[in-house]
Amino acid sequence: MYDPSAIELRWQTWWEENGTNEPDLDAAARPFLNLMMYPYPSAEGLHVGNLYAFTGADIYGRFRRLRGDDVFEPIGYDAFGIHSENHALKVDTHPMELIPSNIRNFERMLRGAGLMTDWSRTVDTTDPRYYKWTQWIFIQLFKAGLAEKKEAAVNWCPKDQTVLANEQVIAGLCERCDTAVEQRMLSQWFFRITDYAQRLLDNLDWIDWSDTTKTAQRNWIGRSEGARLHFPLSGAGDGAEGAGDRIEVFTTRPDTLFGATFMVLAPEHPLVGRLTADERRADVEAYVRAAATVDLVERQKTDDREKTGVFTGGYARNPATGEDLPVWIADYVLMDYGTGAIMAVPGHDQRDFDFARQFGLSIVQVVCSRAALPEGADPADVGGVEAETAFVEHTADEILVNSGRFSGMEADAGGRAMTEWLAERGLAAAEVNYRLHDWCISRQRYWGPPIPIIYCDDCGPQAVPEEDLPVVLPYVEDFRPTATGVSPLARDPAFHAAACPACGANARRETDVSDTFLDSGWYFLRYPSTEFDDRPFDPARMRKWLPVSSYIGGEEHSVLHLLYSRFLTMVLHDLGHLEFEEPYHRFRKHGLLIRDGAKISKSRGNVILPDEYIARFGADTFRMYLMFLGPFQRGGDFRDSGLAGPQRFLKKVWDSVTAAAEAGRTGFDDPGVERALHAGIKQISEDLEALSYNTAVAAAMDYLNTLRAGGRTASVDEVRPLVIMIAPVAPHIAEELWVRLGGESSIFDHAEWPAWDESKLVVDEVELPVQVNGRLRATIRVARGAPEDVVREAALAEANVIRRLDGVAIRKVIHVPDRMLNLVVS
RNA sequence: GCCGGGGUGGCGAAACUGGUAGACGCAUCGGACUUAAAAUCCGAAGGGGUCCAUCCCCGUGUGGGUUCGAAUCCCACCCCCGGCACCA
Repeated sequence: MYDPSAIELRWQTWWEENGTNEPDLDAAARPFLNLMMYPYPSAEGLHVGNLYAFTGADIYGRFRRLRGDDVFEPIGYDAFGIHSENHALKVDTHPMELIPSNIRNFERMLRGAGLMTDWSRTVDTTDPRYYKWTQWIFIQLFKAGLAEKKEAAVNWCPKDQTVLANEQVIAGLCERCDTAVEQRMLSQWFFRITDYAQRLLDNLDWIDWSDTTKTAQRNWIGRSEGARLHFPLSGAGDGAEGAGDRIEVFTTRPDTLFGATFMVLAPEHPLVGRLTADERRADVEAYVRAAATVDLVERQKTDDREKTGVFTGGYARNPATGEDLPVWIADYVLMDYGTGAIMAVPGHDQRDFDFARQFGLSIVQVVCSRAALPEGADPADVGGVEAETAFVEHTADEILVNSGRFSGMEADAGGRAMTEWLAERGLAAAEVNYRLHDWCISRQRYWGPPIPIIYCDDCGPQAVPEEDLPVVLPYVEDFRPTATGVSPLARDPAFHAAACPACGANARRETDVSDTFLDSGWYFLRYPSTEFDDRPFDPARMRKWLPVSSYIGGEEHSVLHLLYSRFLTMVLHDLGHLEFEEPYHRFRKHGLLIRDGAKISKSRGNVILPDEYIARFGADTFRMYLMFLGPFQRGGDFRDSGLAGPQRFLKKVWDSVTAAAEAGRTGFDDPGVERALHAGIKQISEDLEALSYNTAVAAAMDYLNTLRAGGRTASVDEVRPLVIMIAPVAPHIAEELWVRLGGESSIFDHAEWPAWDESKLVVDEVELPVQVNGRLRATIRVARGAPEDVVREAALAEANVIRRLDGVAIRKVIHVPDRMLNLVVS
């Protein structure tokens, strides 16, 4: 009798005792680092979503191992960060107590799931042995000029007097006290990821990743080509004319320059003060103040928000038309994209159009689709202000109109010509812009690695000397975020005070900690080197095990984690610490699990507790069901009733294999079974490689059905390959049955993945559909590879075909050998 | 609004390069075993029609198109899910 509870724990213990899952990192001949996204060890324990992902990755690792690779499958814990800290606050327990107990709980659950984890090499980001090197990485970037301090806005709750993470701001309100959140400027550390934007984009062309993930990264990086244009100030405001001042704008459509009728600056733009006319100053200042208190999140979430703005009283000159354009400020122009200023072309930009309508500004048409151009009209005379109320959408084939010497040019060429013409006058330059922002890594929080910087009044910010690392996170009793936006670490005077590494004078330690994404940006580099304390990653081990052979994880990390870790790898490569510049040559995202058609969430009460299912059905059945319920890379719907299928299947496998072992018959006496075996091997091998686990399981079921048809007892040679092939999905039962078939344990060390023989797949006779006018009318059996005349003759003997051909002529015969025959009649 | 992904039986899903739509499984129904039930085994099954056949019609979100032949390719549209969101 198959009893999972009797075998699973036994095999897990056996693996542990025999070091089955601990490859020799130095001796491995075919190293394969099988990476899964390490979890955040929440207090709730292992989520079924984690297990879904891990199981999918584990199956691939076990498959590779059975095919001869030395698979290293480590795991770790992403245990720093705001999630842990908030939870600690909520349950009023210090994270230094909470996290270790969460990790122990996770480990217990993970062990029960039958993963091929190497438990001798785990990583915990909160371990000083780990974050010593997180700090070391910060210092490398700092020394390379890639870490810099600048002012940036943070979410600020005026009631709680604290900085909030974006996740803590719900619809513009503080999640704890429902107070409207403000923006506040704080000095923060940034990594200059934008310096790497183009390279991060270019490498996407050759790395082997899911397309959806690549697309997400491309969109996130958001490259746009255009030009930077200069608009000289006309001095109508404060007499700046002649001072050489100008407003710089970035535009992707320099061809629409003739249609620019006003300009808009972001409220925070540095030129606002000097442009503002005295009589406008009160209004402008009021607007700037109001804009600063409008929460950014709110600003972005609201649909169709009415445009607001005020006129500064200042003007700038359109370099193409020579006209003076009024300069406005409005919060729809963002300071952190482009130059924080735009030329407004209301005739051809929806936002500018809305703004112009709101404030009665003029609207000029300067591009026109070629098709809409009146016959014989001069493009220089078309368009203009008469189109005052019309917003003209961009189309494919458009030309410039009403644009002086550029009229009649194709829009694209016009843009280039216009940029060139302006460039000659020092008024423009082609430019590429990215939506990507520099990476803010400062957190005014407690639960993270302290940023290893010391501030000296004389020497400025100094890196903590590498020999002094780690800067240990001290135990601080009151770890709540502070009233001032200063990190809780500032409360610890012993921590805060430090000597300047350069001059020895009294100095202050940085009290902010770093972003969790910095921890997770390099964890995979640490796995092969966990025993070394004098280096973050051992060069020989790196050469052998990295880049990561296969990375499987959730789509929710498509941009941040995957982009940051690519960036760090590139930087470490450029600084000579790594020999490769892309960390994951192959990445596949897994889908999302839902339950009974609904998203899984605590509030819905449809959470799946993996522990309970494993206790009830066994890990093998649970794993198999998770993989069978839908395509792994797309996710699927978890229904309790579905577990019955894999459960029955494994029982049947057990019965068939034990019966075969008892009977002891060898060889193949049924060509049908042998053919089914080879077909199964082919299908399962190809499906596992493609992570198409649901169809692989189906193919295994199919083969077992053939094997058992008519109640026959299978031979040992017929069942052995099946045991090996289900091993990646159901490792415990496979180990057990492998022994019963006389194999030496572990199956993962001693079994060889079966090979299929194409010649065994061919059949002598094929079933061939016969169509008349493309509709199925009969099915005939013919010899494989039968020529057209033979097939045709057989088809014409079918009663149903004869009936269809009565009184009509065959006009055409389409014959695809071994696939189909189609008779086209008139 | 933009960018992805998807829409196929009662349900989860398969379907190679356009070539017998619905593999595999769940639930269901019928039968066997059983005092009975569970479990197990065998069998049926997309919908409809009918002269009950080895037949016919309809059928992969909707409408059109290409083709001897379309779930698959093209055009237009509808709906669902996820992400981003005033990015100039």
